[in-house]
Parts: sequence; structure tokens; C-alpha cells
Amino acid sequence: MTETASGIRTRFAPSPTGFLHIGGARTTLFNWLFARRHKGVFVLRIEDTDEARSTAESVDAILESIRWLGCDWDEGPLDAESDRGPFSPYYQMKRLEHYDKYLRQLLEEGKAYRCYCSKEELDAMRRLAQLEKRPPRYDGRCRLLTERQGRDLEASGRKPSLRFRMPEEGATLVPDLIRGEVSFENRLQQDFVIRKTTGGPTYNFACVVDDHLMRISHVIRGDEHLPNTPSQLQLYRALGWQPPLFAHLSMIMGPDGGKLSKRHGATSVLEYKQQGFLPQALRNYLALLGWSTTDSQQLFSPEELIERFDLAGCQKNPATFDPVKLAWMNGEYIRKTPVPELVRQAEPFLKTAGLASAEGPALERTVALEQEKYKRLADIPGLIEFFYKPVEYTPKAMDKVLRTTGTKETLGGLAERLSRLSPFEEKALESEIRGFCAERGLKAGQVFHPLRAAVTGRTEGPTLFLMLEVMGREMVVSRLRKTIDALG
RNA sequence: GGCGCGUUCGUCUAGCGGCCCAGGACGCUGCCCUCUCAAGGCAGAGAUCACGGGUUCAAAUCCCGUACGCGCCA
Repeated sequence: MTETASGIRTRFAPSPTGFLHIGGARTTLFNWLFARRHKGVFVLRIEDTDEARSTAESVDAILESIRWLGCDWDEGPLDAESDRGPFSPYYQMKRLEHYDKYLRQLLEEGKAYRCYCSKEELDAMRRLAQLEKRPPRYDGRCRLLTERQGRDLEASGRKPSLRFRMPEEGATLVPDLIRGEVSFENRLQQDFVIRKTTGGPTYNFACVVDDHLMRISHVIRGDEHLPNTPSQLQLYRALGWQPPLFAHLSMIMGPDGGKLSKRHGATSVLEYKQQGFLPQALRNYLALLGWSTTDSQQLFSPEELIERFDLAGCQKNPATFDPVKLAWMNGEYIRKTPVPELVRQAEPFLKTAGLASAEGPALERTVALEQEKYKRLADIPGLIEFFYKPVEYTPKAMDKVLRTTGTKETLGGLAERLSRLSPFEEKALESEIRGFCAERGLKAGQVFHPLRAAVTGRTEGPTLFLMLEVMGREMVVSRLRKTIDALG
């Protein structure tokens, strides 16, 4: 038993019907932060009761996403089949006996009843209600069915679902750690289905049974679940269980105010990984979507995030996802990463670009030269590839900088001087080149810019002298000569 | 349609009755630094606190409506 002193247990319970999206990642993060903050336990549970849509690939993708985010879980699945923890299994489809047990109990105690209405009948009922401008809720017509009537219906081939008998009067109060107390009138709630005609439990039911059996203390989830909560609370009551504490997080919206979706860009956590976002950066950004401190601090170390996180700082209103701010934050994290570590993290991107084992200066040196410019790891190859590939002049470099009067002679002079310079190091390079400027009566800019354009093909790039040092004499001189030839 | 939730700069947010003619961050603009691009520093533009009523000596903050957005039930 992974019981801890705090007794705090949170969970994230995804349906494996797709990848882990940004909203799910934020929910995961908040559950994880809350558990870690209070020295509690973070549980992962797979809600795969939608057999038609659940896949093992989704389970794998979700687990990979959460691992990458760094939200390690204490109990739950290890992969798409096996799991670990005192309340195993953590897959709902492997827990059917538990649901059956409590389903039977509710039925025996008269707290649930069989409903034989067909889909067609329910649809008709709904249409009629809508026509008469009544709320389209189930009218409870099967509540009073006798056992005999039930048997007859079953004999005629009907399969029953099981419905929970909601109280007809009063209100259900949902205490919410973020929103305060929210009240729902019972007479407006319907007798919801807890077991489908196919025999499987519904989401609301399985969720309650599992949260109870797994001793979840805090249910932190998206606020789309708030309207389900009174039903769940009644279930806890009917089963004689102490409900957990609830905290409903506001949703994450796209820039147009609608649900965050594909047309707003990447929505899958794995896509962010593939673009070269650092997990700490994504975590930091996601934490700030719906949570903040009173001092509006923006950047938090991983430890700090855990120390400072609290539910009281959570926002009630929805937040719009801002990729631009995420990119800024990622840049901040990249700048803080020690270069050897950065190179290691960037390896997949360098490999894809063909730079991982290319001839040329050490990656640690070239990557370091541009560190303050990367917003994503995927930006790295593009900014350093000129060290490893033949120079290609941009139109601007060629027309505005290289094809200017006197430039050819300047480059020729530089090639001559630099081919003899020793040591070929930043300081020596700077004084040599500045001396060259003075001798020829040229302004620094008249020399520096063509020099950069000649050896990189670009008008922007790393600081000049250190870059030349990293390139080395051979590459610098040969590129100067090549440019002179290109200028004809 | 019913129910529920929400509404402070373009965006994320601070604010929980006087400190706010509203503070921070991203982005934007300008300046400085400078061999370019960045990074960094400084400055600036940007919010009649959704709207309308109350309560109060005093409201972004409390109450009531309205509008709009979102969610849930289908």
C-alpha cells in the first residue's frame, strides 16, 4: 500500500481514444503537482470502457506523453497491458467484477432499476420534450415496472439498461475547491444509466467505483465534468461512501474562443516534443494556464513549481492557449540549459538534419554560438548548418553585402592575412582584422559584414571573431577564396 | 431548450471594500548596448475592470438583473 502520511491521492484517468492533448496534459500536471506538493500519491487509471474507440496504441501514446512531461505516476499502468499498484488492475475493462458487484447491490437495494426503453423510444421521448419545450430528460417510466412485466419484456427480446434512481426533491450541493459550492436541483436531474444494455458500466458509474476503491482523495479534472458531479455525488451517497474532494479546472480555449483544436496548431503533447519543446518549459507554461501566484511570477524551477502550486491559485475562467508565449518560455529554458546537455537533447533534430555526425567543428562549439536564438530544439540545425554544408548565399548577402565596390579586394586581403595568422583565435583574429581595417582606411562595418557574408552566406549569424575561431583557418580561408571566385 | 460555469490590457494574469484614474508577464513600438541577428537593459503605447442597477462615506472587489461566451444533457 502506497499510503503516505498526507493520505492525499490524486489521479488522472484518460480514455485511450487518441493522443494526450494539451488540456489533458494540464489536468495531468495539476494532479501531479498537487500530489507531489502534499507528499501524496499520483495514480494513473485507464478508462477504456468505450471498447469501440479504445486502442492499445492510444494507451502507449498517452503513457509516453506523460512520461515525457515528467509527471511520473506512483500507481497505474506500465504499458498497454500490465500495471503496478495496490489497487491493480488500473484498466477499467479489467475491473468489471467490481462494477458488477455494486451494480447488483444498488439493484437489490432498490436504488437502481431496469429500464427496457429502446433507443427509438428514448429518441421519441426526447423529440416530444423538445417540441413541448421541456428539458429532454428521461421521464422515469420504467421505475414502476413489476418483475413480471420485466420478464415479459425480456422474453420479447429486450435488453435492459440499469438506471440510478435520483432523488426527486431537494438539491445536490457540489463543494468545489476552486468554485465554492455549486447547487443542482434534483428534480431537474434524470435517472441516469449506470449500466448499458451491453452490460458495461457507464463512465459516471465506473468512475465513482474506482475513485472510491482506489481511495482517491482529490478529484481534479476539467470543468466539463462539473455537471456530472451531482449524479456522482448521489451515487456515493447511495453506496454509503465518503466522496472525494472535487476541484474543477477551467478549460483551455483556442485563439478564436472555441475549443482548442487542430486548426489552432499542435494539440498533441507528442507534437510539442517533436517540435523541440522542453518538457520543463511546457510544464511551466501549462501551469500558468489557469494557475498563478499573487506575485505573478512567470518562471519556476521544477522544485519551485511543486512548492508553490496550490488549488487556491487556480482560475475559474477559461484560458486561451498562446503558442507565442510558450515559445518565449521555451527559449528561456533553452538558454538556461548547459551546452553539453542541450546538444544531447537536440540530437534527434541534428540527426534528422544530417548534422549529427557531419564533418566540421564540434557541435558543442557551434551550438553554443547561437544558444540565445533557439526557441525550439528544431531551430538548431537551421542556425548552425552553414558550419557543415557548402555555403549558399542568400540574395541579401549576395546583392546587398558582397556585390559592393571594393569588397572583392577586401576579401582577398583578408584571405591573405588570415592564411598566415597564428594562433587562429578570437583575440588574435579581432586585432588582426581591426588592424587590417586601419591599414586600408576601412570602417569596421565595411569589413565585418562582407567577411560574415562570405564565410556563412548570410547577413546574420554568431559573433564574428569567435565564429571564425570555431570554423578554423582552413574553412575560413577556403570560403573566402570561393566567394572571391563567385564574385568573378 | 433546460441546467451549470465564466466575463480585468490582443493573450496569460495580480487584485479578494479604501494602498488601483488598476500591478506583472508574453507580444508590440522606441531608445541603449553592439560586428549582424539575437539576448540583455531602459522607456512607451495598451484595460471607461462586459453592460445596467443597487448597497456603502468609499466597489474591479458585495448584491440583483441583462448581454455575451463556454460546458453538460441530448
